Amino acid sequence: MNYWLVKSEPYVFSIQDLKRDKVTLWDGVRNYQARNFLKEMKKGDTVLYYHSNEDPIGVAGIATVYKEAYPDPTQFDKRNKYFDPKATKENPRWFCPDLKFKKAFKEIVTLAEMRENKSLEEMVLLKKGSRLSVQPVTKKQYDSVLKMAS
DNA sequence: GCCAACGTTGGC
DNA sequence: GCCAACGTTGGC
Repeated sequence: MNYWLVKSEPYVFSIQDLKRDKVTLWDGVRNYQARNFLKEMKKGDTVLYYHSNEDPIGVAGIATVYKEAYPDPTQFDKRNKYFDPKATKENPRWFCPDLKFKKAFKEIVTLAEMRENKSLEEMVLLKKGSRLSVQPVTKKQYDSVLKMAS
């Protein structure tokens, strides 16, 4: 079982939205590195759910991989903002897994708190200039975040 | 709202 | 294949 972190702007789709919907397709990722991580996700993997941009910034809860990555339908939809004219059904470019709600933290584990935690030094999220919206997380890092949340 | 960091595009 | 221009991300 592997651990990941996905970013979302809460006014677009928050952990509370995921709680309400229970399962959602993680569509709209248009970065190759992030896409490759999405494709590596296996059913049952654990995903830290990160709220970006909006205060409080940080990990807001946990999701799990419910369905492994399949072609992202938004790439084929001309009216969708994520439409990609270079993608075809025969040769899709973008993929999305389904994520399932697991838990919303009572209090968000903030970015500032995480920066102060020595054991998270190596976390991709905290590396300078990291804008990756889908990232691998080690078990140790996952455990540390969970501990901070409790 | 600002801006640094980064990714992508496209002319050459 | 280089690189300038441009667009986006995301913390502050």
